This record gives sequence, structure tokens and C-alpha cells, in this order.
Amino acid sequence: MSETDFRHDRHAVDKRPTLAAVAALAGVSVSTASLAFSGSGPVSPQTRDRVLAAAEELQYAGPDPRARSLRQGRSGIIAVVLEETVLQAFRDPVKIAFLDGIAQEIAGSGRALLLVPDVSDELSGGPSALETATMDAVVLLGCSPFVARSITITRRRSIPIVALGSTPFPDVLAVTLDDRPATVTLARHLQSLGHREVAVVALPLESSRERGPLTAEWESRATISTTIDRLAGAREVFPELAAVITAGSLVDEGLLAGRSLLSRAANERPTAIIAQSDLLAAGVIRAAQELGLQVPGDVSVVGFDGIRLDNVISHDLTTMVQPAAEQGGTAGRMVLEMLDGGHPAAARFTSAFHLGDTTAPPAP
Amino acid sequence: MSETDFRHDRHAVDKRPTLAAVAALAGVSVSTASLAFSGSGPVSPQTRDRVLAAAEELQYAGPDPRARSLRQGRSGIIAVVLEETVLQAFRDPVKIAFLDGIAQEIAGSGRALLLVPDVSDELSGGPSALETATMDAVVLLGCSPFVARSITITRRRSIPIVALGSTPFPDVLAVTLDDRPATVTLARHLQSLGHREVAVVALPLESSRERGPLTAEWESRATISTTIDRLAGAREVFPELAAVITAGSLVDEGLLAGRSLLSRAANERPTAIIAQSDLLAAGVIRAAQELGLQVPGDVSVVGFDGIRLDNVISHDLTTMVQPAAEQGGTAGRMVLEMLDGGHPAAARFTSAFHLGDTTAPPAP
DNA sequence: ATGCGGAGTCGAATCGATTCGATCAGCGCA
DNA sequence: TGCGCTGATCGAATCGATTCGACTCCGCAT
Repeated sequence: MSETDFRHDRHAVDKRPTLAAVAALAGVSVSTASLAFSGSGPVSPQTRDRVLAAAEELQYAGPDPRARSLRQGRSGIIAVVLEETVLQAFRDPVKIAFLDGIAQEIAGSGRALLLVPDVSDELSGGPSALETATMDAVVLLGCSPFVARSITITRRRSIPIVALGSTPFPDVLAVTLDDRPATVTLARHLQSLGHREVAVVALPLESSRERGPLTAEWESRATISTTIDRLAGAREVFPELAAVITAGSLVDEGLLAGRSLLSRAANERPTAIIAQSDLLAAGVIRAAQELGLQVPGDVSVVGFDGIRLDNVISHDLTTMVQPAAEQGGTAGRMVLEMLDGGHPAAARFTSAFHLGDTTAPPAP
Repeated sequence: MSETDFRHDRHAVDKRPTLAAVAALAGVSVSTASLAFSGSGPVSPQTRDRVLAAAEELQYAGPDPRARSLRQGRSGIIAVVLEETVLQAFRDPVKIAFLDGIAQEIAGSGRALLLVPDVSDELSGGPSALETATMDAVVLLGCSPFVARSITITRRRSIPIVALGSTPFPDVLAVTLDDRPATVTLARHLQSLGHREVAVVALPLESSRERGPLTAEWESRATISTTIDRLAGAREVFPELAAVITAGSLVDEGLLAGRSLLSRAANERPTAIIAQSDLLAAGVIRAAQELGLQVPGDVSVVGFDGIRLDNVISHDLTTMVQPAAEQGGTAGRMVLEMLDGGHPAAARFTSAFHLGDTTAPPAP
């Protein structure tokens, strides 16, 4: 290919064909070509065929999404804001179920999900993707108030927001769970079995995700509503209970917390443990096994979430089952409805008590 | 708020402020206002302050990403194409690690990941999000040639593509693994222990994801390179081996396949099983336990991937460890480099043999 | 004094479509 | 014959920014 050819090609290759080029080749106006592609508006069959043939000849890839979204004012992109790294988020089966619920609901609407981390990008100084990326709506996936600034921006952009698994601000539309009453149910169950010395293995209190025994001072700084609500539910039944805060909903975190609670003399040890998630509960059960304690003989354990733990422990965990995928689906539907101009009401889901084999009366 | 106020607000709220409005209020031209926001180009401090103050007063949310991306020709969005539903994809720890690797690598570059399912949307008739969504680059996450049509379109759009964990087309830049030689290593290991009757529990052969015993006819239709390569590696050492195809890399699939292979009389049963993923291996070990067989006493099992299975089985699985997060990171880096105009070379990773406690000489 | 160059600012073109309103031909019907 | 209507097509405005080139000062070196 000669130098001249190359320069000539710059016009044909380096610059991709536009709708205008296609229209010119087909001998129609740009507007007609547009109609031929979008299907909205009357176009004669032969004209449409000519346009499509011209497009094929020029290797036209279809209307540029950027131009289309500018004109139409929407992009078909729904952002999902994660409060942590992708790896952390997707270790949590509940979050995956949430995400899957959203994905199922919006599938077929031609929309796609944009994964936006919040914390890391804010720390990096530059504007977060949440502020600069194209998006039609936002779903906050278990987000802490860390995103406050981004929320403000998003609001200004008049982008619909739905919070899932958290209530970052009172005036953000949220899909919530009956965390507190559900935990009351679990606590009552333990109480009715005769337990009096009960401890909680809790989810993180705040975005910093530090571990350690809960203190009143620390609790006053708590920001994560799920943790707070579930704690309050347990206190309704056992006002004096002790709690250990973990760094996240992970088996290993439950293991650490379980060790710290159970590696004491029998008379100083709780007879039952309320873990705020099933993964934490699995870790606690592991800790009990390590220490030679029987579950539920020596210590009863309850969890929260109702995820399938067949692969993790051999017990059938007593827990509250939350409809995670449905909550995700509801969030997805809310977003779609808001994009259609609707004003959906907040949704509150109820979890169901599941009696497994990890609870029994305390050892005499 | 009176009716009149509401109508008045329509002008202020319903139509969001634009850069032009901000510029007008600040008493500067639109171009200067743009420079004040983007920081590129010389703007006097007082002018910039005036612009930012005007923006604050109008509650301006910053430049519209749609307009910006149209003009600049890039959007900061990197698409990740999944070959299945989100739930399915994120059940596979390797895929999560891939995704996390990508996410880590692009974090801080101000870019975000767009999750695009391929199959489901193609089936739904309409154009897939892969064809219509705004994106600067595409990463195929273990995708089958199902995406052929979309790839073609993407090519026309001159969008960089990187394939991760698969080689959909010979001329697509790929991050690959030494699947075949790695499986040879595993097979040799079994051979050196004295095994002769070896079977494979394989990943899906094609997008349809059907299960069943492998037949020559079926194999001729196979499209998933990972499965094919690992199978070929096993055959190098055990040319005659039997294989069972599963519907995906899941513990339950391994369980089904394991049952079908192990629930035979001792002399018709393989003495060792090569599972093409660790999750499948875990399922096979479960099946062995169900049937009262000792691992590795009665049957040896090897896996592939090197994911942490502490929570799933109590064995230390003999397997090939692949650097999943690093592969993801490499794919991410390749994408960034291509967006910078570079032409990165394909990358091939090597997996490392890990000797666990699931292999032993066959029972005499 | 004159010319040069850079900082600061602005106007206008541009990105690539969608969409509104206008035009025009053909056709049925009074 | 003439009127209005519908279907097909087109021209031009529009979406909201970025960016190129030009223009104006002003200071400084010659």
C-alpha cells in the first residue's frame, strides 16, 4: 500500500463510517437512514433494504451509542455501587444473590449493569466513577454512608437511586429487610430453649471494618444499619448481651470471633451465639469444633440470611431466611419503574424462621 | 408549594442546568467554563472560582458524561462479557478472581466495569447490550463462540477486545493458561503412582451445557477450548480414558458425575479421577464419601484451579494452581494499553503443581 | 519604540446520532 | 374537480459538552 493510499484510507478506515455516510451511499437523507435503523416511523421496505445494504457495504456497526444516548438522554446503563472491592463483594453469597436478582429483572430490557466501587475511588482522590460515568440509575448494594458525597452528586444529576440491603439516608428509596423483628424471633427461640447467656457475633459497625469486642463508645459511632438493627433485635430479648464485631461476613471472621467467645471456661462461656450472618455462624461452628465443643450440645448457634451452607458445614443451621434474589429483583423493578417515570413505594421484606439442628437447650 | 411555583420549578429542576447556564451566570463563555472544569488549558484563578461558584449556585452536577463521551470518543467504560447469568458466573471462584483482577487493575484509572451477559440477550431477540451499549473496550470472560456475531460487531466498532480464560477466535488477543501441559503434569503424577484406570470429569463441551458421558461424536462438536485442551492433556498420558461431561464448574455437578463414575463394582471403577476444576473435584470427593469410598485410599482425585476449598472439603486437594487474579490483572492492563494506542502481546500463564493429600497409589 | 510571545478568553466547529415539523406525491371520496 | 388524508421522505434543530484557532492584552527583550 503506497503512502498515498494510506492517506486516502485515513478517510475511510481511521474514521469509521457514520450514519451520514451510509445515508449518502444509499441515496437517502440522514433522517431516513436513522428511521430505517431504529424502526420508529414509516419507511418503505425498499428504502430500508437499500439503507441496510449500504450499511453492510460500509461495514457500518450501527448507530454510535454515545451519540444516541446524548440525544435520547438515556444510556441503558444501570450502576451498581459496591462498598468494597469486587472480590470482597462477591465473596458474600447474599450480595451475589442481590446482584443476580437485579440482573434477572433487567435482562431483556436491553440494559446492562455498571459495577462501580465507591470507597477505593474516593480514596484515590480523583472524581469517582459514580460521578463521571454515564448511567441512568443507581442501585446501592449494601452501601454505607461513605457514599454521601456521591449521593449528593447523583441527586443533582436527577438520577433515580435505590438502596438495597441498607438505608444510607432516610429519603433514599430503599428495599429493606425486617432485620430487627427477625433477630427478635431468633432470640426468642433461644430464650424459649432456656438460654440466658447469649452473645452476638456481629457484622461490621462502620466502613472501617475493624474487629473487636463491642463497646458502648464504639457503638455510638456505628453507621451500618443492618448491624445496628440486628443488634437491637437481640437486645430486646437479652438486654445485657455481649457482642464481638467482625470485619465482614466471612467464615474466617466467624472463626476468629467464635474462638474469642468460646475459648473460655464453661461457666464464663455463652450457651448460645447469635451470628449476624450464616457465614459468620459457619465460622463459629468451626471454632466450636476446634475447641471440642458440640453444637448444639455445648453451644447453640443461629445465623442470618438462609444461604445454602451444604458445602461449608455439615449442620443444618437454624437461621432467618431472607429472600435475597427477590429483593434484588424488586430493586431492579423499582429502577425500571422510576426510569419509566413512576414513583414506586419503598419495599420491606420479611425473613422466615428456619429451624435447623444447631439449637438445643443449654447443657444443664 | 403553589401550582405556580411548581410550574416555575419545571424550568429550574426538570431541565437540569447545563454548562452554558453556568457560564452565563459566571459571565464567561462556555469554552472558558469548560476549561475551568476540566483543568486543561489556562484559566485564571479568579475566573475558575467564579465558574465553580456559579456551578454551586445552580446545583450543577458537572459535565454530562454523555456529551463528554460523544465529543471525546471515549466513555471510560470497559465491558465484561459473561457467558451466562450473573449468578452462574459468580458461583465460580475462578471467574470472580478474574473479575477482581481486572477491577483492581483498572481501579484508579477512573474507569468502571459494565457487566454484559451474552447468551440470554441474544436469545431474547433484540440486539444484545454488547452491541448497543457504550463501551471503550471488551473483556470476554471465559466466553464461548456464542458471541461470534457480537464480536463481529464489536470489531466493526474498532473496540479493543481481550479474551480471558478462553480463545474464542484465533485472532482475538487472549490471556491463556497452559491447560494442556498442566493436565499432563497431573496425569503423569497419577501414572507414576501406578494408576491405569483413570477417568475425567470434564467441564462443559459447548454452550448448551449438557451433561453425560463423552462420545466421539459429541466431542467433534466441542467448542470450549479449556475443556478440549485439558482433555487432550489427559489423553496424552491415558489415551483410552473415559470422560463425563458436566453442566458447569459446580460442586453439585461434580457430585453427579462422581456418582455415575464411582457407583460401580470395584473392578470396573476408575482408580483415579481427573476433575477439570477444583469445584468438580470437591463434588467427586463428596460422591466418594457418599459411596463409602476412601480418598485417596480407594480413589485418587485431582482438580484444577487452585482455589481455596477449606470451606468445602476437609481434604487438601492435589491440583494445578492457576494465577487467576493475575490473569485478570493482565487482561485489565492489556485493555488499558490498547486504549492508549498500544499493541500488547498475548499472554500465557503457567499453573503450578500442588501436591495435596487426595492422591495415592491405587488399592492393590 | 517595536516586535514577540504567552496567558487568558472567546466564537464556532464538531462529535453522531434522534426527532420535530414541513413537504410532497398519491389516493380515496364527496 | 377538488379536498383532505396518509405514507414516505427530507431539512434543520437539538442534545451538551470539548477543542481548535483566533484574538486581545500585557510584559519584556531588543
